[in-house]
Amino acid sequence: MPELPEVEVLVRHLGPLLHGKRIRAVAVLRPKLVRPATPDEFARAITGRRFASLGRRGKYLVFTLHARRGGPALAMLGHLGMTGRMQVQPARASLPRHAGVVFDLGRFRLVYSDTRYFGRCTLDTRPLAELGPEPLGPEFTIADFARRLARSHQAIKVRLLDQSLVAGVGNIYASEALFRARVSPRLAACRLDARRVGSLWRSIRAVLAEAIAWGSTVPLNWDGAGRGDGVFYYGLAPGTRDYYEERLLVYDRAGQPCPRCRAPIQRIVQAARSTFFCPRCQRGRQ
DNA sequence: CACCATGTTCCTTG
DNA sequence: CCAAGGAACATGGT
Repeated sequence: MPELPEVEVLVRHLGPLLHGKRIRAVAVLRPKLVRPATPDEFARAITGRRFASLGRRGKYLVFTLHARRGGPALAMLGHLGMTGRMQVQPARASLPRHAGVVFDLGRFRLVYSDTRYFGRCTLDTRPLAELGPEPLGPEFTIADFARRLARSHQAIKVRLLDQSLVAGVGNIYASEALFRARVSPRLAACRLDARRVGSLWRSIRAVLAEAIAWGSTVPLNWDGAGRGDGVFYYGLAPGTRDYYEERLLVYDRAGQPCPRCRAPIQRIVQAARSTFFCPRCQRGRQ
């Protein structure tokens, strides 16, 4: 499900639902998801605690759990991998097919499900230390972005997927940001001039901010039933098809006309991932 | 059967 | 030590 905007919208949705709720029990149906802790250690550490707050860092959900009898508060990380979902549902509803971790909240429960089980739900917060700046925060500056890019000979599209450069940009929004900035995905990072760096910096922020705004207003089903259950890459929430047609400009649009110049959008493979771009609007190293 | 998929991590090679 | 590339992880859709 997730790149930064999808996680952000999910966090805004879940936060109020979880606030103050006590975790009565935890069922780990997929032990792999809570590594490196064992399911037992995981459950023991959080059972009985209440949710204090929910935040986001890059593509990670950061749950803060209240302290237990004078002890320290505890942070729990959620990462949705490619296909992870999180939802709050009535305790008597049927569990989603690939439920991995279930938090019993009394009348409700928080369910983490994931068809491919690439995600994580863990007390190990070390991954946060590896992340680069939040692209929408004040610590993401053009100067620092430029310095980091200047050190790399890797293609700029591949660089953008490195979470230590900027946190939260994934395969979809990397293509979208480069298209918006009119920068070729194949251009070596160190060869972007100052103008392009500035343009890309602004485009990353704009693309992410617009996606958050869109996902916040569009009707989404959070029960995990429909196709629009918090996923808005493909804009499949009911009644939003028209709007969706204009949302992602190049991603998954190989062969379709570029919305700016009508040249066919091209798909290439970089670092084993698809990249979509307009070979005419995004020049340099074709 | 083939190929593709929103992400991260680990291993190998240079 | 670092950079870069590729496979692996597991399941489903087309």
